[in-house]
Amino acid sequence: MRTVDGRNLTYDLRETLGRAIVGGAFEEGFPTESELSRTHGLSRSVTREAVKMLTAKGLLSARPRVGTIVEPSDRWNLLDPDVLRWLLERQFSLDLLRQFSELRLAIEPTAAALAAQFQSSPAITAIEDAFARMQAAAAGQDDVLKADIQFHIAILQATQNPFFRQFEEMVRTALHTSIQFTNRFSGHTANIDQHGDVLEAIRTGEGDRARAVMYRLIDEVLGMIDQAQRDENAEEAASSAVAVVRRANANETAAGAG
Amino acid sequence: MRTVDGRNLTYDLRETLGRAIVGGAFEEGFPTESELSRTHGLSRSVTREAVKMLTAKGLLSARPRVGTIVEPSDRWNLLDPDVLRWLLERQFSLDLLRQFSELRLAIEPTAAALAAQFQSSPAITAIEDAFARMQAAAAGQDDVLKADIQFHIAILQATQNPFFRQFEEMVRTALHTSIQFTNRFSGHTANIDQHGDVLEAIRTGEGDRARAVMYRLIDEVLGMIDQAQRDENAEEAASSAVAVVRRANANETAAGAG
DNA sequence: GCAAAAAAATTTATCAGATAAATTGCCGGG
DNA sequence: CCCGGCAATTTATCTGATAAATTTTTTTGC
Repeated sequence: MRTVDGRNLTYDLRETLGRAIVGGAFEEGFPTESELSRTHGLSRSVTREAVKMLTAKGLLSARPRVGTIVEPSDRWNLLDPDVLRWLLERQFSLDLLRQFSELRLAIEPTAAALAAQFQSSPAITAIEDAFARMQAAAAGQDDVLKADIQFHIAILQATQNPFFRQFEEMVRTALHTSIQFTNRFSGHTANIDQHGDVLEAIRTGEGDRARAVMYRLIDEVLGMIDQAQRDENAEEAASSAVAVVRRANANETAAGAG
Repeated sequence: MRTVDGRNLTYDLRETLGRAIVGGAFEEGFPTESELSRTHGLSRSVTREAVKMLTAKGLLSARPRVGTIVEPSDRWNLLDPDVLRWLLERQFSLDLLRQFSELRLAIEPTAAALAAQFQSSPAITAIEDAFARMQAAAAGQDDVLKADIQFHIAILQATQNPFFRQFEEMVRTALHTSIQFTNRFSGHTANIDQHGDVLEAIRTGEGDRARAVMYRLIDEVLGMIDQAQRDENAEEAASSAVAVVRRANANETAAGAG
């Protein structure tokens, strides 16, 4: 079992194929299982099991004589952590980041409001810990991004709702990607005060306030993304000189990643 | 290939095992693949492929010598349509319905607000059509539940955001389950007026109003569920006579399913 | 010539059996 | 008591064959 970067051959192949499918390879047809086995130098069982796993995630479907085909992307399980990861690995996309952030705009403010219902829960302590890390990070004693992520994750956990907890992986990925974007902006600071407000609102059981502050926090990120997209379009349409000015303006209003 | 209720044997086994796992069988250990093959009278390849698909959904994991084990439920991909379906098939649970509805409270108001950004889109027509069906249903000329579902789905579609569209299956399931619950209440009407308000707000591009109305709509469902849960607890604690009165009170404030 | 039926070809689905690899647990030696 | 090696168990992988489903081609009947 000479496996390259994973636990076993099936895992490796699933990973390779998943990335390739999401990346848009195979748009002119997916190979047959015997072709796949041959080109990858693997047995049919490994090939079939990898294909089956991708089928379970909505990426593929197979029928006798017809062969295996890539499903249209609106059938993909985008909320599956693997699919999501493959989607992001292929390239940075402002559009995808925006769609992501729109989802966060739905999930996280509500999560904060739910968390506020459990002020006394030990889960709230985890939010406090994360906030302490953010403060430490602001003083250069901790990692800013990690603390930020931990804060948002802790709130999802504190909802006591398994459906919200499912978004942990997504938010983690979103913030990792987000930082890649917000780093373009000079004025990027993690926005400690607003995070502190969210914590305070949760701690005092003010669900509506927690929701509102979290909403504003993410909405600002969304604003930055929209601005950047307008800039991109402007760069395409007009000559480049104009867009540079606009980008400079955008920098002035830039806020944190989340 | 004498398949029972599906397209093929692997599909059947995946379905059977998925339901069983989520239903809490196998809490004292999952069988080995040779045992599984033997008890179901299937070849090892079929067994292995079914297990691999469930692994892809986070329900199982397998390691040599250790065997195949059921993952703790917080690792399950709850947002996977199959997992979700299995979860609901096992039994009606007020708790699950509430957690569901909390998620809807996050997703759908935001979806309505996003849809309002595309007032001119043809997707808005689909919402109008669904609303027309709801009106027809109110007059006894169409199916109330189906029209209701179509309305909510149409809004998710109109977001132009693939992540929101992923919730179609979930909302569909939630509403089907929801009706099972709201039917207990005598005053159950589909709440046409509020739905009309959402449509109107979307049509005029008033995102905030669309969000607010949709929020209220779902929050009312949530209120009913909470009341029902309090009743259940009361029934447990006290003698049953008291709860009957409370249930009667709850009926008076009962609203639609969504 | 054309339509329906039959046959052929292709691809996945399933079965069977063997070997390899990984992991655990035991047991003996120090 | 701990550590290394040996044995046992279970999944992982390979191979080859047959079955089933579906499409394509060919043949047949009129």
